[in-house]
Amino acid sequence: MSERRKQYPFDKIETKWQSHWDQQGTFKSLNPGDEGFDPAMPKFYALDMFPYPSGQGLHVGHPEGYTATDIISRYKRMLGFNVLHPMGWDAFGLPAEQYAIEHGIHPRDTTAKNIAYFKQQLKSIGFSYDWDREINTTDPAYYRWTQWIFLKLYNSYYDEGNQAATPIVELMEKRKEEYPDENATEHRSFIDKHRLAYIDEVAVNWCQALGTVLANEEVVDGKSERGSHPVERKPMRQWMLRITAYGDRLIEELEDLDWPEGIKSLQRNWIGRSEGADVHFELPGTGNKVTVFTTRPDTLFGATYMVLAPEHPLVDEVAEAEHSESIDNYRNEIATKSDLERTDLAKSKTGVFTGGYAVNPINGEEIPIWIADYVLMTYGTGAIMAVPAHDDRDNEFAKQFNIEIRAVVQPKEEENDETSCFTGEGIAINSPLIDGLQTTEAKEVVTDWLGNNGFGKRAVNFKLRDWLFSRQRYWGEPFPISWDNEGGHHAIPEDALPIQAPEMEDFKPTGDARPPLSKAKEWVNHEEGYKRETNTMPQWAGSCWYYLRYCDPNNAERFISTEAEKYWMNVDLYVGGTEHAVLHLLYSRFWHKVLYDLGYVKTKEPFQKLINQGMILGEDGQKMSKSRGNVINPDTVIEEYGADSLRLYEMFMGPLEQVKPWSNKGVEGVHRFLARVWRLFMENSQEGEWVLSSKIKEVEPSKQQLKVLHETIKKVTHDIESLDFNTAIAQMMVFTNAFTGAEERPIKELTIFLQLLNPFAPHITEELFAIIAEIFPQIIDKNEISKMPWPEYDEKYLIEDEVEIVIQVNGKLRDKMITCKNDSEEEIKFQCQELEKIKPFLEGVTVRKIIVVPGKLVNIVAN
RNA sequence: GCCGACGUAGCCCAAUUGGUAGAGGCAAACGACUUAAAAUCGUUCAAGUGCGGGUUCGAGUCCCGCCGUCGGCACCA
Repeated sequence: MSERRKQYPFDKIETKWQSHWDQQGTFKSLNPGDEGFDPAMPKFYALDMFPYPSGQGLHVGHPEGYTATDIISRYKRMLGFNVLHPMGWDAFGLPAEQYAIEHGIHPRDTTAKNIAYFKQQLKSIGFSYDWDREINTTDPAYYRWTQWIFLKLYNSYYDEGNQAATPIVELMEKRKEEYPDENATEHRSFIDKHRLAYIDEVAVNWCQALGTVLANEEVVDGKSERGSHPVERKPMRQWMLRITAYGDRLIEELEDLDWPEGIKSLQRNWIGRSEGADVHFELPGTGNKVTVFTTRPDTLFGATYMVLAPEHPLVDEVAEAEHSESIDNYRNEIATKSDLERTDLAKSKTGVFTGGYAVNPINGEEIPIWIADYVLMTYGTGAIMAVPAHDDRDNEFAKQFNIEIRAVVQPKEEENDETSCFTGEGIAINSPLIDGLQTTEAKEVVTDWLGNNGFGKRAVNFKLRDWLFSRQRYWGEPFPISWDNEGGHHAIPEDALPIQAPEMEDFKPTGDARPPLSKAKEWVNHEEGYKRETNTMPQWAGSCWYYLRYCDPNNAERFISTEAEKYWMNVDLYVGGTEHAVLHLLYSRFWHKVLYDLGYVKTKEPFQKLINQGMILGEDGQKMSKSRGNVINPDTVIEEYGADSLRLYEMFMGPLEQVKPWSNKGVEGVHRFLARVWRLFMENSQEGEWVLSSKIKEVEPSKQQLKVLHETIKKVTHDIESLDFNTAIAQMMVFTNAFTGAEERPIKELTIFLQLLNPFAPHITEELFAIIAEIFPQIIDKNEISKMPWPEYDEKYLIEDEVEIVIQVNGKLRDKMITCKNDSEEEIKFQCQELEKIKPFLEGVTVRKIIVVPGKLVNIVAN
């Protein structure tokens, strides 16, 4: 197209208005306290998930969600809202560091370069961001507060009584009252075990290639999510965040959020709450006991063996000497296998008998204790009671090793499926205490019995694990922590923040578990007797609270002022990809709740409404990727068709949440539409210049034109509200088609149309509006369309005097008939039976009933 | 295996939530304009809604059972 004449001068228009908005500060939003701030104005907070500024620049997936929030933002402004619509950079992270290592360039420099490129690209699409609120997670002025929030976590514990994070000093005082004689070390160790940010020795996912540990969530099929490098299990001392304390609240408080059900259930699933009971099994002759967790205490009578995780601390105690060799062999075998191999081998169960026995508290029976890797040390108590009659895994294991299978639950209905074991609910049998009871009741009775006799208690478990929060990298937030020579950790005072990483020539991984920062000796040994923590925070840290900082981005005193927080929060609309359905959204909800508990924010949840945009596929229907060669670059689209066409096409492709393939023909289609809009207003003069069309006049619109206009206002308004942008655009095409043929084009009505189109295609509409404003100052007294109020529709123009309705006989379409809006049902019933085409169908049959749907149809039921 | 989304003209998608299957775009065909083409304008074409049952006067829409595509989880006791 570049060689051909452009259908309209979008290239000139777009850059012109982009710099106009920039210079005029058109989209600046005011905070409470700012000059000109109007407290009566309602607020709207439209947020995009901020991008990681990669070296590749934007791909067409980015502007999909961004255009949606931009349309909403522009629309809400025209409705009179004070709109917060910001953008920023999630700029810490592995790719920049990897690139830095490979090319010897400081990640700060590559990051700055990438951000500049992203920003220029975003500006070229005409998004109405308030760039004065731009934030960058790698800016010390920003991560100072990330570190500050970490200190809040460090200095808090979860008070089970109040179900809330509470300052750790309160726990210290309580402890001192209860244990006045406890020595300082013991006191300290108790306190440190209760912090929301704590140190623990855990089996971590160590990735040698990346030189860092990874969170469980960052490991996919035993490989690193980024780069697909092998990951191994390795015990290391790491910072952990106690997200599990919030398990219940993270589930319960999803309830009132306006999120897609799918995402809610994804989160519930991930948190994986299950209710059941802890049951104590005595180890005869030792005085010791093993506790298991079960969700089916009603099947206790059917427990015919017990399984400990191979790593369970009591294995050595229960093991008989004659079995110790096979146990050792088995454990070694497990240890050398990666997670991937362990799950691969899941097809058949493995395990060994320990030689030990445990006493089933409910019937005094001694059952054999096995170890097997299908029991995980990291879930529940790391031990289970096995009920092979009613659990698939136990069933498989028992069959493999010829262990007794004892049925204790009878299906309610005859479900003669003998091939698999029965895991559903039914009636208890072979269980003296609960025979005849149904499952729900039986669970209660057994749990109560266990509690009353000291053999156990009600218990809840989560699949969710605490959040592994350390990374062995350079390009991340340093921890505000230093260590004394006795191995005790100390918070660095708030007024010393931010803690900045030292300038280093060499920030390559050390090749072992020591982080790169450990090489900066001077920085580490910052104070006599103290060494700095050399791990850094994971990339998720910065994105956990960025939505708060946008509200008050330049506050040097506080992470957000109380006024700004109270005014702007919470986020009214949050748009981003499903890939963040669990990680980012769970982590930031967790941090938000901690800040809420500690009184720093007023809302329990950060994101009221969430929408996930669907992925955009390549033209071949495959995921876009360099190797497939099907990547569409937004820059090229803008160059050929303009930003308005890109925006419009992204929205016209289909429903926002749906996955859909790109089509260059489709872009041409919407581009043609914009060109039609242009020619609705403009024509070529004899000199070949674009001038206002001579058909544009101050005339009264026809009744038909008014109807189309008001239909369009109505549909576009409703569709924007419900985020159905594709159908809103279709309606605007209808409008354009209806007005294209008109010899006289009423200026007032066409201007209203421009306002409707403005949030979608801001450049062309600003330009046309400005041209009209100049020629018809008596009609338009503003010079920016962005400043115009949103049009309203009037139902009276939508009502038709005459409507064609459908006549059916027994549900089959037989004729059509014109009715007046005043016709009564009786009249219509009578009239339709008189129709020539209908009569033959009514001959020789009895009319049983006539259904009239006003303005729609009549159905004559006859036989 | 479990959870979720989706399945409507050749393609992308609509359908007032139970009321004429078609709004819009792409593609195709024809016509007008043109020396011709492109662009533009106009006209036309097409599926009975993945499959099988059911409820109803009436089902793309509700219910039951399958099939297919995509995404997520996957020894969580």
